Amino acid sequence: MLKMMMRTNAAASSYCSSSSSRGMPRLHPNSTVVFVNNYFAFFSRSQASKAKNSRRRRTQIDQLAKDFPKITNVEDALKVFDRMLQLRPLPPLFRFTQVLCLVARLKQYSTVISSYNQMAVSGMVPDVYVLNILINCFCHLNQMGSSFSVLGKLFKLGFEPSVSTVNTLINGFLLENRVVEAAGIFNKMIKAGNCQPNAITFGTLVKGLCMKGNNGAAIQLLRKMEERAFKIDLIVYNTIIDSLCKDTLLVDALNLFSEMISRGIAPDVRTYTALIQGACKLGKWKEATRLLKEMESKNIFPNVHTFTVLVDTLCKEGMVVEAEGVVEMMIQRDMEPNVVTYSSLMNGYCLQGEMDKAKKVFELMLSKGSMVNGFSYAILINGYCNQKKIDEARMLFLDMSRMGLVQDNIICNIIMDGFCKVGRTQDAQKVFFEMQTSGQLPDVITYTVLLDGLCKNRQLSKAMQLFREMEGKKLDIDIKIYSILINGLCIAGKIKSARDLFCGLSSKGLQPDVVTHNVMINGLCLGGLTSEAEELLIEMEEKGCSPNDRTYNTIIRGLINNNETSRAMVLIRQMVEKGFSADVSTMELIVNLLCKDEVDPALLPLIRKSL
DNA sequence: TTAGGGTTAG
Repeated sequence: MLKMMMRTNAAASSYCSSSSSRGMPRLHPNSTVVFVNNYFAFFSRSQASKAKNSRRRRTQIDQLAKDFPKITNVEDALKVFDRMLQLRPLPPLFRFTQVLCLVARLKQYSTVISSYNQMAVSGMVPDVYVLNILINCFCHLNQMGSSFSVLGKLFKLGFEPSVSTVNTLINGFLLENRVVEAAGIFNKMIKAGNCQPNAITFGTLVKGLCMKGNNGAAIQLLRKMEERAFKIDLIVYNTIIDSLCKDTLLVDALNLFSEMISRGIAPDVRTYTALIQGACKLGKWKEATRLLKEMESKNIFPNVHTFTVLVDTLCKEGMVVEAEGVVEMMIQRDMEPNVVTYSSLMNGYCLQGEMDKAKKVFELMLSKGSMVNGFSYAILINGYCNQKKIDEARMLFLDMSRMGLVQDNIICNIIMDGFCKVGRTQDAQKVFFEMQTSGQLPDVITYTVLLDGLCKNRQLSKAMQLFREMEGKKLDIDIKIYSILINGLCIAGKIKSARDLFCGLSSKGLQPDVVTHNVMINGLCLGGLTSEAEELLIEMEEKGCSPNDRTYNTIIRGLINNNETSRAMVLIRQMVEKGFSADVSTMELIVNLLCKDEVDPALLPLIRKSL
């Protein structure tokens, strides 16, 4: 044994001899005893040193890992990642996986991918966990092609996809609204049999259906899960309850809530937050208060999300003072309002046209460090655009790039709309072209905004050119877009073309809605075709499309402008009977008629009522 | 150490 050890040690010695820095002993040439003694002394020191190094490395990794839960930003995560990458030997793969998870949770998907690439360069071979994380990142970046490339690598490395892999891919397709492909993978999963769906699979599918606004199908899936004796968990219930509440189907949501409780599933703060939002959206403040009290009685306490829902809905109902009260209450409760809370309050001020107060909230957010995000900018820019303060909006729009924030389609659409509202269609078109040159694809709303702007600014030929482009790109041209175009044609005096387009809608499989009728009625009145406008009013009702206050105001104005006062009076009577009233411009025309004594005195009480 | 649920903008 000793000989064996000596042989091994001699081999070790010859290997180590090249490195004087590692404390290799100097051997006495004539003394085997000295050699052996020295060598054993070296051996034990070397082993001790190795053990010490290993311990130090483990301590370093453990120390780094201990800080993982404290990491809340990507910079700190990457610092740890880089330090780990410098250690030799490298820390185990799962430690790197932990960091990748942290970065993925911060939604920094591209960073996860580049970090993985660094790991690969360092020679690390991924396992199924790492590959799943990578697939998930590509899914969230809407790069399903790359997700499938990673899946290919997974197979190539001899792994089998886990249920997490399949769930991630299903979610990826759903994030891209590709429900058919998501269902396809789900069906393959069931057929193949080697990977059975779990609660997360169903949860993912339920979410996908809710995202498509298909609450009915989501509930059907829930029932199928029951039939298969599959345990339905809180997340599935919360997903559907939230979706129902967002669609203001509070009664259905409360029924599902009762069902959930009767099955022994306890609600959490998310369940109550969803229900409170549903109640607030319907203006049922008493119900919202009841729910708040109920949750607190169950020791479920409202959090930042809950209060933010209150702030947002109060603001949208014009109750900004009450929303301010909620924010103050949060601060009193030592609950720090977040970017969404402040942005919602800012939106409230914008909706009231109180831009100075909105800007103050924005500045407060800026003073709190990196609190503003793309949403905050969008809200403020939109506020300025609606007030026709385009220069302030433009400054903020330009500021976004400096802040490193992405000017996404929504922001571009807002600023384009703002430019159009003040007649600066060239600036709107510039944004439209810049979007495309930077590789950002305009969506159907971008086209709609520009089309509307061009139409309202009497640039019909450019509008028509854009419309052809939309057709060429096979965009989903819906009735709203046709209404814009019909309105554009009418404004440009091309009533016959507008009428042809209107009449041809059914052949395109489209049903004119109340807006389409209103713009056509307006066009007919502008063209002096008031009888035809009145016929269209009757026809729309016959076809089940109820006229609204805009319809009546439009046609009454049209009749007065065409000196058809008595017919206008008949429609004023009809409008009042239906519970609608005159708007400012109609009122102005009626007052003019009154001044000229052109109104039958018998109609005066009625007119007063309509005003 | 991986996968599903809540709050803000067009």
